[in-house]
Amino acid sequence: MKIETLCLAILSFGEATGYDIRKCAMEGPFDYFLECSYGSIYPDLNRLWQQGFIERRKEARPGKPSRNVYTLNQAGRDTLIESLHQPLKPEVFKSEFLLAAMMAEHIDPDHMARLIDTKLTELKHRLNKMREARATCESESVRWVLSYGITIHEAAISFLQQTDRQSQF
Amino acid sequence: MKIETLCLAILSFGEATGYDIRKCAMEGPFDYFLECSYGSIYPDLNRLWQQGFIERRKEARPGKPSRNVYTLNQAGRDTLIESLHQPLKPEVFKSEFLLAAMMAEHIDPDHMARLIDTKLTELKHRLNKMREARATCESESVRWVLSYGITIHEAAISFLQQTDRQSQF
DNA sequence: TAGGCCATGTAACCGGTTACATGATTAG
DNA sequence: CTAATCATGTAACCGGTTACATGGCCTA
Repeated sequence: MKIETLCLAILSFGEATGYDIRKCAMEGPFDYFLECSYGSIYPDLNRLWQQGFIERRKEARPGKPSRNVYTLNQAGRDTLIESLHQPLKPEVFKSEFLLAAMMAEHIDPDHMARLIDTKLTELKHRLNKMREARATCESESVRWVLSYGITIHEAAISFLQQTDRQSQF
Repeated sequence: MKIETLCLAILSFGEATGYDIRKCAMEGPFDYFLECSYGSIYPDLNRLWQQGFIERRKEARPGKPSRNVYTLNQAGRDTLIESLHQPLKPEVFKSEFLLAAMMAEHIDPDHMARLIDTKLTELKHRLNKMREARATCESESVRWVLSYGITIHEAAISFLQQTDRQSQF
């Protein structure tokens, strides 16, 4: 996924700074299917601004670091929509956890149990975040995406818990 | 995930060529959480061989292209197990599909319906592959991983089908 | 007063993909 | 006769991360 598209998408929900975008993508309820870092966001925002897809407003806030607030304009909105209509890149899912699990016979059972516990904690944490977000979310499509994530996470959690109870590893 | 580890992991199930490894990772029932390409596999296998983690046997097969068959040795087995005991990299999941879905209000409903259909086909296809693989699989831990994948895919499929029926988009 | 949060940005680096080069066999 | 499969390998490229530089405010 292009970071540019990601920025445009997040900006389509309202103005934001580079810092906001990173936070939204990496710490918000969508962090499980979005990825980015400052090193790509800031240069991309600059490029998008120079090319006229987003507006920039400099906010000097006495006592706090000043910030660049970006807003999507019509050109950006059009590009975003166009890029969403183009063939989507296949989803990417890479899991060292599952790779390790495939080798479970070769590794220490205690370690495997710990891996599963860690994964469970992670999944539950994210599940809670998504449930909270859904409860207060206005947009129907965003709620749908959250429901999708919740469904997947619930399925994964109950599967792992079953394994845990049967201490299959 | 390091391609090196991936190669060692696949070799732990038996000898293989670079070609085999790529096929297993990219077209087998595990393709949904593994990623690699020739451009990384061949150089990595060479490195692993030079460093003494795997054995190489040249097989000249008259009429067919000759091939390098690699086998895991003890050093490789040890490294693999060690790397599985090290803290795992967080799972990576990137989805343009979900990003598009988040924007569903801005895009043409027909298009969204098509995206969901495509995703459904893809998921069902993979689900079948995993079910078949599980039916004939010997290793318990591999069966567990397949069951995990099957569970997730079933959850995703039934969620998407529900959306389809209600034609929510 | 130490650490965390807000906030922006750059340069070096790197892992991995893409595309290309090569070539025989087999299936449709 | 064409396309797909088997099979190996390299070089160029690229998107993105990591690490660094900077600095003030607020909280524990």
